[in-house]
Amino acid sequence: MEGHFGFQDWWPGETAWEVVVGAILTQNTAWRNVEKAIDQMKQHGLFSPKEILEASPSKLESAVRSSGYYRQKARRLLGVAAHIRQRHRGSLSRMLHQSPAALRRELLTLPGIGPETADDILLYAAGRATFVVDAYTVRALERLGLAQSGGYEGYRRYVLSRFGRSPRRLQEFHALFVVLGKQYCKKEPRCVPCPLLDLCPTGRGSLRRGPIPEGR
DNA sequence: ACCCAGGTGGCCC
DNA sequence: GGGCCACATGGG
Repeated sequence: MEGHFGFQDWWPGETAWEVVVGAILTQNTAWRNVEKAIDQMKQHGLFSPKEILEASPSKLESAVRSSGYYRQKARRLLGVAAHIRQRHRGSLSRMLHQSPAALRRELLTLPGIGPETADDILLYAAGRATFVVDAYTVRALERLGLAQSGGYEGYRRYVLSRFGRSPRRLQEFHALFVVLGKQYCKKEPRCVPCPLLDLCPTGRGSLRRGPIPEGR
């Protein structure tokens, strides 16, 4: 993928906190709408955990409105900020410095943080070895015939067991799946043939949707 | 007027 | 384990 799409050197936020905020706001939402929301938060002084905790909920809601599900997402951000204050004396880095397993478990107890958001934070905010399985990853692995549904954990293990555990590489790998997905692996019916198929180890499959053909 | 976007939680079988 | 629904805005 890197040979085809180039080195992405992609990062979903300027700071660890921005990664956390972005990870929550981008849930089932286009990134451009998330950027607007983050800009609004900053412009209105409603960005840092402290600012979020002190803001009125309705102000925060209007700031994140453009990212969709804005009432839920405002509540989720507030919940994370409150958690950091109570459990980590207000320090995000204290939270992130735990062991990866402990951090992942902890993140998953927070309302609105599921496996993908947790891994996003683990990989890009804490720099820990994990893989972010997003909708593009699932579509690509399935349509290429490389992996078949084992649930989120199944796909995550599939990648981790074959790709190694260098955080830097795993960050890049996820970025490449996003680029691949946006270009070649959208939902029906606007999928186009992908030159990457030539690199597929199974030598079959298609990024188009549908059953995987036998042979080639 | 549709369909889709880097999900999550609740509820059901 | 899987299927279905609500949650909501902005772009094509």
